[in-house]
Amino acid sequence: MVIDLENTFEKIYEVVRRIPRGAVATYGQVALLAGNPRWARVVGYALHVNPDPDGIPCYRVVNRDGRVSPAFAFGGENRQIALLEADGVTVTDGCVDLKQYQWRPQLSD
DNA sequence: GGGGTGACGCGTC
DNA sequence: CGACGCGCCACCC
Repeated sequence: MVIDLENTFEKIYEVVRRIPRGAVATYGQVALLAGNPRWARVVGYALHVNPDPDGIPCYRVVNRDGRVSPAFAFGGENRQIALLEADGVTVTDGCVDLKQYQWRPQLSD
């Protein structure tokens, strides 16, 4: 499976895939890393169709407030929270401390 | 070809 | 500090 970076979604997926374990990124962050700061909405849409949930940890992506996506609760948002905690990310009331867990490509990767 | 929607972000009231 | 509206881009009908 070749990744077509020419496709908008593929760029987003590639960025999300880069998110290391124990770190989280915001939609805006992913959009920015994908090369377009205005794709925040598109990022959400892209993760919504998430074709490869096994390779694309959409649960590591949170909104600007560090709040987990409420719509992610297709069976309980704690599903995402559980995955985050499994990564070593502490989630408080559905919120993560971005100051502490926000992904830093420059320093971590 | 046109219109509506959305797992967002930011400014303003 | 909370609620509301606008913008932005891609996808579906």
